[in-house]
Amino acid sequence: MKRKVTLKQIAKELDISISTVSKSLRNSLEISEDTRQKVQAFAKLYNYRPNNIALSLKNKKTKTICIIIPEIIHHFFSTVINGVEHVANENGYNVLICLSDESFDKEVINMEMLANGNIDGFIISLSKETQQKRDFHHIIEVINQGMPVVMFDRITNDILCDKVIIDDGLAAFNATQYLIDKGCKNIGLISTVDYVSVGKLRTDGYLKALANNDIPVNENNIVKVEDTENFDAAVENLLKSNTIDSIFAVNELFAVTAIKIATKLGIKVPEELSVIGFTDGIISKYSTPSITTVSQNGIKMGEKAARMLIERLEAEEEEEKYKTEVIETELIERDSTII
Amino acid sequence: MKRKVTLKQIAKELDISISTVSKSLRNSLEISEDTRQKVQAFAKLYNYRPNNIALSLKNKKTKTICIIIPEIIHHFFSTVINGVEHVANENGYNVLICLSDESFDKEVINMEMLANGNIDGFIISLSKETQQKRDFHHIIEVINQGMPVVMFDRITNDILCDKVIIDDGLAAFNATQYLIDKGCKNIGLISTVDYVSVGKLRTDGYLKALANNDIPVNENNIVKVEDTENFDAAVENLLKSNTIDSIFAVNELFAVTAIKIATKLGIKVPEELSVIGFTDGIISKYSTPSITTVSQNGIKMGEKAARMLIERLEAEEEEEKYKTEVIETELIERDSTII
DNA sequence: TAGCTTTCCGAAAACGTTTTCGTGTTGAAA
DNA sequence: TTTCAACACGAAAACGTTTTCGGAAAGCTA
Repeated sequence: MKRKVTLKQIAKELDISISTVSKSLRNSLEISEDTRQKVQAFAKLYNYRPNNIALSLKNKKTKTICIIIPEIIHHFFSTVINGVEHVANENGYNVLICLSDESFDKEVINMEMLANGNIDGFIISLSKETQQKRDFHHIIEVINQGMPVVMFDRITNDILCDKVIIDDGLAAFNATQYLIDKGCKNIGLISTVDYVSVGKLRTDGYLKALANNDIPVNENNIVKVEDTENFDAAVENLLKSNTIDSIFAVNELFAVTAIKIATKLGIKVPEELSVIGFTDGIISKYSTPSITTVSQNGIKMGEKAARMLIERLEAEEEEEKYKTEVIETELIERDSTII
Repeated sequence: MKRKVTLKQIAKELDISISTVSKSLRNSLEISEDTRQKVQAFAKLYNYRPNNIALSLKNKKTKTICIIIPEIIHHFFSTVINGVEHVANENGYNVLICLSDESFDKEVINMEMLANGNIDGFIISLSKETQQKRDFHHIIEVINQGMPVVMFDRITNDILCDKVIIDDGLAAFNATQYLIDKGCKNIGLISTVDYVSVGKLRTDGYLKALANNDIPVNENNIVKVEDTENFDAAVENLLKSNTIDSIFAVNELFAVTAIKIATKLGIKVPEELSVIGFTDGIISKYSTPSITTVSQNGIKMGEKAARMLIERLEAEEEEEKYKTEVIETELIERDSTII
């Protein structure tokens, strides 16, 4: 087993100085053709690779960015990762992926760990718990230390930084309006509790669409999911107790569950119940029936976020203005809504 | 904005030496109570955190491990990640996640990038392309440099290292036998091309079960999926041209697709067609009907892999014997098979 | 007071790079 | 022969730590 070889070892072996070795490998003109070739041949033979850690320490940058996401199970986040990786790799950056598991503590630990020199910047979507506690000290601290942060999707207005979002309200409005246009009169909503920022915004969009069409809000048509415990029961209750003709769900897990329970109850989708979800993930695509849904275009979001972060990293002077980019959404029509 | 503070700055500010600062912060007995308190107070005020990069360079270890997976869309890999993170965090290790996107090049780039000092060890499941090319030089090189590698799930026998697998052959055998026990006589198989190691093994298990029950192999009942292009057509063909009463699919995507196409063709699942998948992911759980499947217990695999890696990292003398751990599987009965 | 042990602190090396600056050698011009 | 530029290379600093070792001052014993 040949261990990693260093400049020092090469220098000793060839009986020249470390500087000469370094310069030879970087093709400096200071070094004679002769020496250069000798060093390069030797380095190649021993498969020399510069130590990234040493480089990072010296350059004070790591060419690495980190994306923190709450959950990998939401396909949307996977697509964002793909977008980030794409742009990052194009620009010579490495991408680390961290999972917060929707936990505030894990989010804090991950950030503090990596903020001390391991990476150059963060791209983050807040965990549920963080949004609930509204405790953002870890993020603010990182920003104050001069490390750029880009937030996406689940953001907060309490922090000043670059952001990439979709217009959740508008998208929900459009989805609801779509149902109304199809003739639905009694539209159910399955949403998250209000502290999840996107859940709240999507709920607002739903309400606005109803108001716009002079449809009175029926509180019994609305389910806000706190935990997964009695989730099924709540949805079953919603389907049983009301004569709703359609459902707007704020994510695909809710949508597919609604369909499953409806099917169990003998309610035909889409004939008797139209369902629209949010996020174009694999579940929506492979469910039977496949689910009409709002596509968030995670790839674009990821690409945009990465681009904003890298721009800030490579900017000469510090740009003080923070930007918020809005990515447009799209309604993908499938088989869970009547035609 | 207060930038990161270093030992040097603290030393200068308090007019003492760097060593004294360092020792004070580490509660060395060499330093007087007085000085220690003063330094610690100052450090706290300025929120001093040691620079990880410097520490890594000094200690020649990073307390970070990397898991490379081919795809995040397979829920199985997400569960493995969870297992790895669990054990790693327990032992004070950080986890980086890298995606190879089933690409040989991305796998090589990721490994070479991180192998130069960024991490202490790898946990990896091979990409499709790597398995096809049978080119493992990047992994062998890393191992030769003294960096431990643990392979899981998609492994190769061409490399000597620790491995964590399931008994793919046995699991497939059992799944097939299950169908036979239920009275199925004409069992279809949807598998990957043979170069994907687990696809081959699972196919072998299927064949062995047939042989064991004196059921002749019908080549027309077997579909080997090369790409997703004409995947649907091939499955549709399988369902149309034959009178198969059941299907064993080597992953959940294949299983759910089979169900979708069957439903489209008016074939009732499970009444007219039983389907068993592989991997207990969200698709299997949320599909309608939910899918009977072989559970691989990704969590356990991840935990085991992490434990093996960390053990090797922290071993005093180099253990020369490599181990291969086999994780037991389990058949989860759901609604896609007849009772 | 001489010699010894504590107590407390600083200098310096080490990790692996890159880069600036200095220096010795060579060859040519005068 | 002297002078000077060009060439080829090395020493050292810097990045931020930790740790070993040495040393000064103070307190103690005899």
